[in-house]
Amino acid sequence: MANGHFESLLAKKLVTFVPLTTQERRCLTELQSKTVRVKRGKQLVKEGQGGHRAFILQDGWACSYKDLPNGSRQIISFPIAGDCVGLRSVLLRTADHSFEALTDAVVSPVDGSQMLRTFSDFPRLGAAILWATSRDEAMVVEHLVSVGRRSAIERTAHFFMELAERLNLIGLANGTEFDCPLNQYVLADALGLSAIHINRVLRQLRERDLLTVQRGTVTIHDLNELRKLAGFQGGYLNSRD
Amino acid sequence: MANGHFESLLAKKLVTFVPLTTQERRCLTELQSKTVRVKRGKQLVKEGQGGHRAFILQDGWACSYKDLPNGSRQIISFPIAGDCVGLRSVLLRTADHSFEALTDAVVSPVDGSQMLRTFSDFPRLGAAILWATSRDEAMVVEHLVSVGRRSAIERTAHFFMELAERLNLIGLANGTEFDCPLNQYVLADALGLSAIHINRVLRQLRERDLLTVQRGTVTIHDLNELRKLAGFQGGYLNSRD
DNA sequence: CGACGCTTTGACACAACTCAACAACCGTGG
DNA sequence: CCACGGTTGTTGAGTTGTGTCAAAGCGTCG
Repeated sequence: MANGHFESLLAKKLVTFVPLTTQERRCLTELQSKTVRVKRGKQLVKEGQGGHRAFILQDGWACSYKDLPNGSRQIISFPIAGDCVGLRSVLLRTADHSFEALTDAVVSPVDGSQMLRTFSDFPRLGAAILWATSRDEAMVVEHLVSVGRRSAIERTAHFFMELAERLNLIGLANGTEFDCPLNQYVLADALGLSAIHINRVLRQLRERDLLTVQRGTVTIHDLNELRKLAGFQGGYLNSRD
Repeated sequence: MANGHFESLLAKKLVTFVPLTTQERRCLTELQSKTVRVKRGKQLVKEGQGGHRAFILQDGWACSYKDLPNGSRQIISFPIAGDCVGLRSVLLRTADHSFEALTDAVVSPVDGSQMLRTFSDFPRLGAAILWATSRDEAMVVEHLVSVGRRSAIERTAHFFMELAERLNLIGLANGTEFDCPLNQYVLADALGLSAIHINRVLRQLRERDLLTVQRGTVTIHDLNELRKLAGFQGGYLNSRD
């Protein structure tokens, strides 16, 4: 495990919403007791299939995406450790998008009934999880805003700001620096740009001394300027302010 | 009411997911018993505010959107009659986007406690409503795909295909023709384009005999070609196929 | 009738894409 | 240890889709 703590990263994230009792924490631990290792590149959910399983991502990076008939794809989100995936595709009969691991990863499969039991036994915990999924939705909305109305450099800046905040929340970033295994092709598919243009944008960010991406490490040099450029309002990420 | 039936449009939509008992239908009717008229242009929810109320849209058109610092905006979705809005902003402390009426409209405010009671008294109805919100999420995801990876004409085609299917589901479209009060500025803000370019795209669609928009009426002339152009897979809209 | 909201068109600018080539880095196996 | 191939990053030149600016056409309503 990348996180050296006893407590799960999901718990760490949820308590930013509402404090949890020891009982609730124990239940949460139990939900994640079964873990499965998956290799980088492994597709866990395929669009259109009725897998109906949800996952809690324990360690590693993943992405959810949709493929298009013309061969391109759009990445919807990058679940990281502590995130739940596919909670809602348990509801819809078929998964509405695919999901795959971007690095070697560890996941906990959760089936619907187990989740429902949790909700009725520990309503407050249920509310916290619901909050987390609402937060995920809010991120998708913000992502849509980026792709629809921000320039390439703005949306790239915005993306890394959000990522930094998410990682900081679970202790996987050191303020302005963090590991990030996303290559330029993946970034391109997420931000609705070509990989080549991502490269140019990253160069601009570097030359303007705002942010550097180097061998899997992102370093933010000027947080304020970056925020200004991105028009970033992180209120949707942590509900405590 | 635009819909001449006794039953609410929300009910009409939900039964495409799961059949409802008379009791459940009655409960649904009760949820929507209080109605408020709002004028076109009225803003019902403002981003960042803690209104904490949800609405069921009974009649008319609306949009949810986010404004950007630079003065532009991105429209997230177009709720129509039978849609619920802001269910999740009841959970998050603050609304993560604004919501306003695009035409004169009728809405039913629903507060959180009332909704929760419904969920516990009629779990199946709760599941149906949850399904509807999942469907809304799936639409946002598809919207993101459009803006990120489809050309202007493809995404416009896709938009009208989806709209037609939604309206047909609640009986507000006549197969390939329906009323649509969205002007080109609004379409532009939704599709991440300029109003002027929307105009050019609509002309192309007209000249290719695919679709006509004329004085608030949309007519689809060639459904198959339009679907092919859009790469439209409507599976996320009605769960019955 | 004039005013207003919305649509349409043209000319031009620019952001982002494509194609093509090359450079750096990485893990692997000899 | 080095040589190798594959993956990822970098750069330039030219193209194109979409944005911007400016102006005119239309319908509707007061």
